Amino acid sequence: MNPHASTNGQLSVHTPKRESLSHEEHPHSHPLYGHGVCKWPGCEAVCEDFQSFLKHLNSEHALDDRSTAQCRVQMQVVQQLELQLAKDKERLQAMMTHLHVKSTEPKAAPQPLNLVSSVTLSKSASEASPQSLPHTPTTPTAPLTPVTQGPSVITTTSMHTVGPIRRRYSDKYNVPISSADIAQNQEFYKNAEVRPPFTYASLIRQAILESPEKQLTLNEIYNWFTRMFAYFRRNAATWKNAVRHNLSLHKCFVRVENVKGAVWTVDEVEFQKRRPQKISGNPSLIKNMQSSHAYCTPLNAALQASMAENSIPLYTTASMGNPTLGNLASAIREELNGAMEHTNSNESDSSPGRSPMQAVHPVHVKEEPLDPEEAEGPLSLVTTANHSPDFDHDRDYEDEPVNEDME
DNA sequence: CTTCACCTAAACAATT
DNA sequence: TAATTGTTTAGGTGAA
Repeated sequence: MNPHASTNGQLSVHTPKRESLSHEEHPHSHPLYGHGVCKWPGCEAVCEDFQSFLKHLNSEHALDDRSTAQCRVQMQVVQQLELQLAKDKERLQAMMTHLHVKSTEPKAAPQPLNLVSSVTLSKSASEASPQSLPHTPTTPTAPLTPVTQGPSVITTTSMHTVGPIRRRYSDKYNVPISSADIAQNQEFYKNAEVRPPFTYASLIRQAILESPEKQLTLNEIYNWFTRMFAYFRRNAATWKNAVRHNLSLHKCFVRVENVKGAVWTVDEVEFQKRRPQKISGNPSLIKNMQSSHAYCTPLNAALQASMAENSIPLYTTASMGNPTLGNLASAIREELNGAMEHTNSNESDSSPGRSPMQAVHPVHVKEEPLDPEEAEGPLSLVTTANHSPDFDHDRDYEDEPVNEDME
């Protein structure tokens, strides 16, 4: 796995003091430093030597709201990876059992190792009161303290809060998965029925902007949704209605008559106008991450952000299968950073130059009776083979009978 | 408590 | 005529 996933590493970073300590222990090695680059999620700052790295670490990644939030994201990334690993190990075990031991032991090896612990933890965590969040990122002072105390604080609590692990393939949880593995990241939303942490407006805009001509027909937008997000392969009637609704409602979406009929374009100016409002609410992103159950949404955004960092080179290749997620992620990353900035320095501006992605607003995460047995949800990227990434776009995934999220 | 941004549902008109 | 596309209205949630 990736070394960054080390919770310890992350946490240690949070405390400048500890930082120096670990430094002493490991003279010139640091999980967050490699190849002359800061490996802090989303940083990648070039640091000629270890000293400058430490300097950079302490100045740029000090114990503040942003770092704290990023740390949480990283924790979730790790957790998801562990879950994934546990699943795959189980699968591997089953495969081996099947091939070697054959029928003898029908039950493969439900012993996902210690990883299981993480699973159980999350499960119980999700069941636990989701508001045992001690820190309030919004208040740099308070939150920091606990963090400094050690991993336990952040880990446990945030894990609980984040409790994303009840990754049922329900449509209501924005359970990101993440990974340092870029490929997987990009494929995540495509394969996992996880609700993307973006508003419809943002998604629509993204879809349109991604098109060569910056314009799409309604149907093309639909296709983009289903192509990019497994989540939107269900309950089509619902989200399609929402898409249309958004197109009509927001002034930032302009309908243009075209040969093909009519296409939708984005009025960036209008879209930007909306941002200031959201920006003001940005700080909430951080807060959300730990205060309400809505946290998972923004967290996802953050997660995406972190993933984006890693995938930048990938999604920049327009030729790639789906640079979209990357873009989304990067956009969100900016959003996240922006939010952070705003948190520290309020009234900056309506930042027109910043990414327009308004992912801050969570797509409501409705509480869903979590289902412990987490079924064999498609969570597993590998497992989701049933959702062929290259499914027929023209074939809409109309409401499947399976809409357990409908009360 | 109010406002705001979002989401979902649904009615209905216009097009295809 | 049926399906699709657009427009509107209404109700509900959560955050500020």
